Amino acid sequence: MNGTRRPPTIIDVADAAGVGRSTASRVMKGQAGVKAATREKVLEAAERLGYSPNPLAQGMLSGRTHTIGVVLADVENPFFAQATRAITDTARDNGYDVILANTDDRPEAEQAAVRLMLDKRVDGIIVSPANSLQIDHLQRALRTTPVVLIDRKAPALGVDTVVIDNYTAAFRATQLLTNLGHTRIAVTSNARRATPEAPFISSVTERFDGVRAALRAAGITPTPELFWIGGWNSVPQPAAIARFAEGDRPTAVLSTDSLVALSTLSAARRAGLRVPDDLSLVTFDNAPWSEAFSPALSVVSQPVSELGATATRLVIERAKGYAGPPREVQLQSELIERESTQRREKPSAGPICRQPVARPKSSTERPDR
Amino acid sequence: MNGTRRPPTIIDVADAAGVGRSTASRVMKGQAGVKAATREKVLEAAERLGYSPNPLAQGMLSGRTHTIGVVLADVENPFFAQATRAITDTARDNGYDVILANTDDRPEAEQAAVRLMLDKRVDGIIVSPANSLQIDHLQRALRTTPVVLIDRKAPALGVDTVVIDNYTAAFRATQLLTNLGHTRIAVTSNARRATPEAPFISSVTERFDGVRAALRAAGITPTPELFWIGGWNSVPQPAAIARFAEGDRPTAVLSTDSLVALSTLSAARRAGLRVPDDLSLVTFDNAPWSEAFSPALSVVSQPVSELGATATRLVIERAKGYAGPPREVQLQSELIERESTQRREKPSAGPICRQPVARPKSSTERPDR
DNA sequence: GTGAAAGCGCTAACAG
DNA sequence: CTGTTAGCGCTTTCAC
Repeated sequence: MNGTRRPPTIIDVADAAGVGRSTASRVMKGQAGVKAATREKVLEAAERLGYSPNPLAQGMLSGRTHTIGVVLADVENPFFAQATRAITDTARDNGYDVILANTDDRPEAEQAAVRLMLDKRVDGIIVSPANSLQIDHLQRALRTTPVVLIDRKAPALGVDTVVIDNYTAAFRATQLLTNLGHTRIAVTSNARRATPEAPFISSVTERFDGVRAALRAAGITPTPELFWIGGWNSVPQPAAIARFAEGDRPTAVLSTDSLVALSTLSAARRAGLRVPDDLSLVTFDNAPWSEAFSPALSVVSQPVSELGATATRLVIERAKGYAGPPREVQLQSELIERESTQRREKPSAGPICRQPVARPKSSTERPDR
Repeated sequence: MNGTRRPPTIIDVADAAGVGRSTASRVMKGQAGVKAATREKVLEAAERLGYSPNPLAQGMLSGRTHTIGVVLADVENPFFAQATRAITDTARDNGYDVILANTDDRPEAEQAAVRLMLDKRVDGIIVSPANSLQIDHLQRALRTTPVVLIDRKAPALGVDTVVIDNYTAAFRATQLLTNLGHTRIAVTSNARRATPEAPFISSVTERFDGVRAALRAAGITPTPELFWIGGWNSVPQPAAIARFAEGDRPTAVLSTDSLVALSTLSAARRAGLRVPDDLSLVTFDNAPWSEAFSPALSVVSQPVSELGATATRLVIERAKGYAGPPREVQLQSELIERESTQRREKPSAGPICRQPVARPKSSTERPDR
């Protein structure tokens, strides 16, 4: 009811216990050098008054807030949702709170979020940088607060980083496809493109590289037009979808995250293709529905919770003063083969689309940057 | 590099500009009553020094932190993930930060989280209470901070609440099933049970009530054993799964959230049942995969983002001092009929399970409380 | 062992 | 219009 009732301060406690403020403070902080009897009195008074220290005041003195800032692309994406879960839990277990921000991989949003968190004097920041090269804001942040990267690297930054080996994971996933006889293999992603060869997001770039390497290892020449890139959460684009219907259409797809896989699946269905008979699919991220899906999805399963927990542990260590050299933790991913990947049946698969879709002008295929 | 470089204070700015601290403060707060020339000087100095106010100090004075606490069951659940997304975005748009905590619907975790947030002097709390009756901690929180409920009610608390009409939504979803000729209709949920009739979570209780009402409206007597309740994220339990194989097995299921639906689907498949031919399914929450699934899932779609955005707006209004009577905002849900619900084919469906599963002792069916 | 006093960065009186 | 002062709640010297 009464929104103005001021919570008790340490002075209230000291007065109630009949001791000085500093003694009360010492007791509350559990420091030695206080007579047992005095300690009792103070504890009792604190209990009775329902005292709990004001972290703002504490923070002002110490400069430490026991809060860590978390700046991720999108909590709605199951990958980041699970990471967020692990981060908040781990932080809480260590006495830290978490401030959250989404960026949708927009650099300006990321910069703004980081700035706000610095203002709030967070003790550390965990971030999945949207761009491995645009890192001025992180460089600046680093002057006052430890920064830990998750899922993506930024070598020039020289900070703790927690990732999986995206290159190798993509290589193996692609190999799964080539081993099944596929030669026309497409990649779907919603990462924006930095160059024709590489997206802004480092993990995706590495995955692309891994795919190309595996393709070459199988004697296949990677062709740029098979790397389909969409806008945020809107993949694949019309042009890409249309390609499903073409004569030289891919017989297999690798998607860079579970949401993109969903879009790809829808597009495939719309084009009249069945998975895995007409199109094999393997995707990054073992989303909760991957297994329940029919067909059950073959995936690259990342240890997402460990990723989040590790990042949190690292940033807290730094917050507590650890000053060793930057650490890169690389966790193991696992390729899980389920039902969505199948041996390529027909050597010369023609268009089987019920209603052929006209190929759009190439002008609609802007690189989306 | 240098983790100790103290950020500039307003005193630094005042000195640099050659004015008093309060003048500098006035300028920074954009208050009127400062000569334009002076203002310029201060602004220039602040810019040059890279000054930004210390919210901790501000907070200590004003008692306001521009932070709202968000206490939800589980960000990994797509429903809460999307709500979290909407909450953080809306908060940020209004100049507020968000502190996040997960409870897994454990009352102790909820209490601890609320306490921590009060300590941190959040300006408001958004919570999805695990138990509509155990609300002492919220009652207490209310004395110092506005509280807004999302997804679940707690009438005794008398606070702003943002929900959908769960009763009606469940009624209609069930009606969809009865209209298709189903008479054996089960409910799967992972909410823990308070009484045989009602779970602890208010929204789930209302959904159960809605199901019962719809059943009765169709001339069907609701039987308690068709309301299957699991432990957290582990639904349905073995006993429930086994029932899929029985002679009097249900021909339709309603699930109370998208993750439970997934478990149910898996269990059905394991029992050798096809959806929708052998079993119809309708579930709460239009998860991203609902539509891509085969069969595409019939769902009760909640306006999740609006739920989150509205809760955030309400709590911020309260934080700013609005003191009107408690408001209950009820948003519209939508029943989307897709492919997972079908007319009941065989009037007397016997067990079609490939390998019959023995019905477990009833002792294993403990109410899980 | 314990208390008094200073000060973290900021803002709200209150003078000038 | 602008500067000085006091004090938010807490901890940390530094005396006693």
